[in-house]
Amino acid sequence: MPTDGIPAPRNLAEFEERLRRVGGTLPKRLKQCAEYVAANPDKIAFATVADIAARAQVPASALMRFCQEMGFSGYSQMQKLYREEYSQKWPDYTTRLASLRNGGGETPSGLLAEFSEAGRSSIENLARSVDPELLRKAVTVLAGARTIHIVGLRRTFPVASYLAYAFEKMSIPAILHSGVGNLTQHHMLGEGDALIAITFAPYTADTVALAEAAAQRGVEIVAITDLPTSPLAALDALHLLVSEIDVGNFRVLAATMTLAMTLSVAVGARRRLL
Amino acid sequence: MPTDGIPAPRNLAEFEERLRRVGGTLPKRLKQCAEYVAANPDKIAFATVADIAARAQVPASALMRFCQEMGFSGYSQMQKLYREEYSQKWPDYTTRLASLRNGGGETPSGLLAEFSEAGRSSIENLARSVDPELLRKAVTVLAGARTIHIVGLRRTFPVASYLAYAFEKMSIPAILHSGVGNLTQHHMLGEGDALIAITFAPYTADTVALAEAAAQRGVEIVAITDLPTSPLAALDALHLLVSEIDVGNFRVLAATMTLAMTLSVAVGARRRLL
DNA sequence: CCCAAAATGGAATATACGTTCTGCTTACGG
DNA sequence: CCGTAAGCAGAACGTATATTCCATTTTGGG
Repeated sequence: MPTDGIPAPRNLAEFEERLRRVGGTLPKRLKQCAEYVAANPDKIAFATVADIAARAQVPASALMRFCQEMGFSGYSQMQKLYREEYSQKWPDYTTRLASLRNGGGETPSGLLAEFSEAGRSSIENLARSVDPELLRKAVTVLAGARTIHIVGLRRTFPVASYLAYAFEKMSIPAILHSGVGNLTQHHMLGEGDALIAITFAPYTADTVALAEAAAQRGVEIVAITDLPTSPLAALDALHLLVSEIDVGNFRVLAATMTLAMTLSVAVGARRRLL
Repeated sequence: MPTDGIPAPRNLAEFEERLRRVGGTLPKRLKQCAEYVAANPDKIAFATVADIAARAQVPASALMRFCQEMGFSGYSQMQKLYREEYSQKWPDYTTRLASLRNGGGETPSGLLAEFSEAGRSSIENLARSVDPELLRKAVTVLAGARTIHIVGLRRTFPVASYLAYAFEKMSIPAILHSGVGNLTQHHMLGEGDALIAITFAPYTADTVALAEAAAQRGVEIVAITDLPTSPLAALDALHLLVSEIDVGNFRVLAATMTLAMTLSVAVGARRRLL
């Protein structure tokens, strides 16, 4: 416990402020600690006490005293601060919503709040995780295609139908493979076409089958999927990964829709330039 | 040590590539590990074995076997890979989004940033603006309906199809009025049914027509729309208002999808209690 | 249907790490 | 120049964590 009544800093900014204020008044070794910590915030998140201490050229115990002097219970608590800052926390909805679901006694507006939060962070995560280069390539492929085929069944069908609508509006030739009437339309896939395949675990067989047929016919494939282990991985498709949250068996589609929208508008813009 | 001669991956990309190749052939528990790891790379950098294992719903030993199967000596070595990757990214992760945004609407990732922002604020706005009491009433109406009819055409069709999928999965009798084949299905609307009508300005005539037919037959209506002045206002429907942002002529459907999801899950929960 | 091989879960073990304690050194005031 | 208090380093400790081992279950082939 801290000998003096100084409380632990709540966030990084508060801590750095404190560092700045008291930094000058510390004894030699502790000042070394302060300087190293201030100069290498990124290292703190990962490294161990011994590691940091060695780099700052102080014994481990000095670093411990430093942490306690700053109001933390110890090194671990200080490190937690840095880790939180580092990975902006994306709360664990899978477990949270599971309990909520079992509890059952939730009000509709409570649910709305939960789903809003889930959708919001899904979208934020999407913006952070999508590889810009991959996205650019996907747009290039689609913009160069003669006809864009779209397949997404069951829970991804809303996304597929959205893409179809968007392309139609921009007068870009696109075909939505909806599976209506159980018609297979493999023969429509031709050289120079591209396919957008959307599928999440458990992967719909028909979607995978269509993608495989497309690959055989030399159709380029852009896959919107959740994991790099999806069956589409076997084909050499461009993989745009979206990690989204399931509630029960329902996928929050907010991020996927956002990605679909981006794709369609970007393709539209690129086509107009050609 | 790795029992087979597979060498440890040198970097994250190489590892993810390996995940993709062998991911499908792994036994159940190990596949669970593979999927969790692939979907939550950010967690790996910080969390402990026990932590990750719990989240992936496997015993710790399974996770260890997974790491070794992938060529690592153990969990620690795998974690090191993720930490290295992350410490490279760190300095600019905060500035990345900003630069994406400033990069402007020309590049695909610039667009993604814009749409993400649009979706995010639409959802936030939704959570604030929807009247809880109205939402509760809508759920009550839908939960009490014999059959739920759903209509949403053109750009709202993705939402309508999403609702249809959700209800079907929960074995709640629902009919999606898709307009396929230009068939009108007004005669299916009967006493004790309810209709979810989704339409935004400019209001699709067929949607409004169906809603009017429904009103005449004593079907209760839940309207998802953008303005209180919509044509559906004339009928005494419950109006759930969603103000969403248009980018170009494309409506970001993130908020509407979120609302749809809330409705379906809430109705499902309520029905189960009845 | 049975047997062998693979997979699995949990307990047991080893290790790494944070934290504390103690004896020694340095700085400072009288 | 001495005495006291603060600073310090390294060893010692206990805990948290990774890793291994083994008994049991499951899977797949003959």
